[in-house]
Amino acid sequence: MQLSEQEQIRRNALQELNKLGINAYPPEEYKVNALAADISNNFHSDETLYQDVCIAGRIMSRRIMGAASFLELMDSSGRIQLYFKRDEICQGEDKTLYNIVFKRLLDIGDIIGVKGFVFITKMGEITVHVKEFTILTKSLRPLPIVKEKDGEIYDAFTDPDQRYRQRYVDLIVNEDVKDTFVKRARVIRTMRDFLNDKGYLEVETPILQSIPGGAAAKPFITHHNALNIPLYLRVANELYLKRLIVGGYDGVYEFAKDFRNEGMSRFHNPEFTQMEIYVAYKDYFWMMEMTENMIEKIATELHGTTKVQVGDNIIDFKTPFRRLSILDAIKEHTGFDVNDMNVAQLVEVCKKLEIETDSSMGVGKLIDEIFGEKCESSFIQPTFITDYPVEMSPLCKRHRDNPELTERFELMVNGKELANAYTELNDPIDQRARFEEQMELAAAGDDEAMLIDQDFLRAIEYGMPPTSGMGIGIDRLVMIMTNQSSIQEVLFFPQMRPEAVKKVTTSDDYIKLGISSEWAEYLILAGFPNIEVLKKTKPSAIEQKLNGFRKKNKLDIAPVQLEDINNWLAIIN
RNA sequence: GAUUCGUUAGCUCAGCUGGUAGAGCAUCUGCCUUUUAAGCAGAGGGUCCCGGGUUCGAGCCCCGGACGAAUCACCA
Repeated sequence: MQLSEQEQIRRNALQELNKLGINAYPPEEYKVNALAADISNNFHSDETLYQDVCIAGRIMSRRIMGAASFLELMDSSGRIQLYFKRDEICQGEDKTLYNIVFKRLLDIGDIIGVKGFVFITKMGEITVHVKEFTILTKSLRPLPIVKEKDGEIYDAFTDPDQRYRQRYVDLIVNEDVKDTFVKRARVIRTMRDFLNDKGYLEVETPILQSIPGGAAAKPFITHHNALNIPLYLRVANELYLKRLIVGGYDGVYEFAKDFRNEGMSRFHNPEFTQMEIYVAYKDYFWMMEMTENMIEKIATELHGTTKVQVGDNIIDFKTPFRRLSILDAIKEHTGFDVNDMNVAQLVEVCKKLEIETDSSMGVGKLIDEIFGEKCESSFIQPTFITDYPVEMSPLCKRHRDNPELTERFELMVNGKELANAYTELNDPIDQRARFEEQMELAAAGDDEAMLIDQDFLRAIEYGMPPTSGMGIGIDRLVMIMTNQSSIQEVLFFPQMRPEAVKKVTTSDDYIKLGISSEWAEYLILAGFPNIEVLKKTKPSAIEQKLNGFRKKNKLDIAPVQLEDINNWLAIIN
């Protein structure tokens, strides 16, 4: 492994610590009695507090001024300044602990624990005056150095590739990132509390499914060896939650990781989280109310207000949200009344609106296409779009006033779908017929049409009470609530292409070829970056170049002989 | 999948029409006992993403590839 200069210096420091009898990775518990943020928050009001404090964290910056030093320590709650004074760290004559251990063997990034008392410096900063410190972990890689003054960030660590691949570094160095994920947890906790307060049961259902149902999407496929069958990672959990409603629970919900084998974008990650809920004896009107109440509560909980800044927009989650049927939405945004139109008429409308169509599209797909192309993005404020055509919604009950439509809503926020809900289809005869229509669509070339799940049909043939169900995209909700424009910012570890493994020739590779270890380490530096170059060069030229390098760098090794080089090349060839 | 942009020191980034690779921070060596993007003086650190090509000469030009970003396509 080729180490950078700074990495090598840190490894050397680790060895020095060991020589001094200091374990840089001690096993014992380190008892902490305060957090940085608590000290910063409370000390001003009562300066008698924290006079015997013990905290631990990572060194984020150091300012050494001879026999005194300031450094910044970061723990899970935030940062606080530490003050080290040589003659207090080292009470006796031996100043090793300060001069050597602290000043030379500690680095930015190391994790230490300190004991001391809190005071306020001349510059007015709350600071821990350290009387004793303990090395808890030596860091062997230099962190990116980010500085800040008057709210301005210098040398920010911003490269998305590195930030996502090395999220741990991102979290250390960019404090806003930590906050986003704390907010994500609060969104989920608020939602869970809201649902538990209503008495609904949190459940878990299979992620590995033999029939991927509940949504129109391409699944990931895997294989179970013992059963010798294909299994799919779920694209949704809808059909399992409904089975539980059949089983007699009044309300069930699940925070579910779902998996879709489709394109990636700043709105799509192959694995993502949805919360799905099903409640018996309710319809989609009831569900709209529940959904808007829940989201209003989340916004208030997180921001103290229903108004949330998202990009250039302020989105107001004050209930009630606007409600609009999809046909009215199309009328409003395109001027076309597509109610009762057949396929030919809809294709005509699409042509006028410059929307591409193909022959596999039915009435429902065409209407969805028009809405998606011309309307969806304009719904910035929360809006329930309702009453979608029946053929796009095979699991949804027909509309009570119009059998061509369904009792379905999607919640649009900031021009994107956030939630999707139905009055669930519980008529087993109709459900079977709808699955069969899906099969026809599949035969016509729709590769996302749903498969028939016979066991699900069996379940609802026993009788599923009238039920309303809703699914809400947690990642997109968190994006909105934390004002992030990319899903990668709200997932700790977004999917990335595997990191390219750099094929680098190292001195070890040369040693393996029988080249003496003392020369192997200099070959790369002397202008032979890989074996191919070595092969192409004449033996005498190699000899001259290496011995020239030896002389120039005053190396304390014997000059290389032409005979040695011929031996190397013999092994290579 | 398409188009555009990017990839140079540990980090953030310069690098003109092709002529021996630069800055700030970080690192190292000194000095400095309340500093705070600490300061002052000095030093070291590079397979310019990879592979070909053109050229006397390529970080820069040409071709191919890897990875990332944005936009589009796909995507309930």
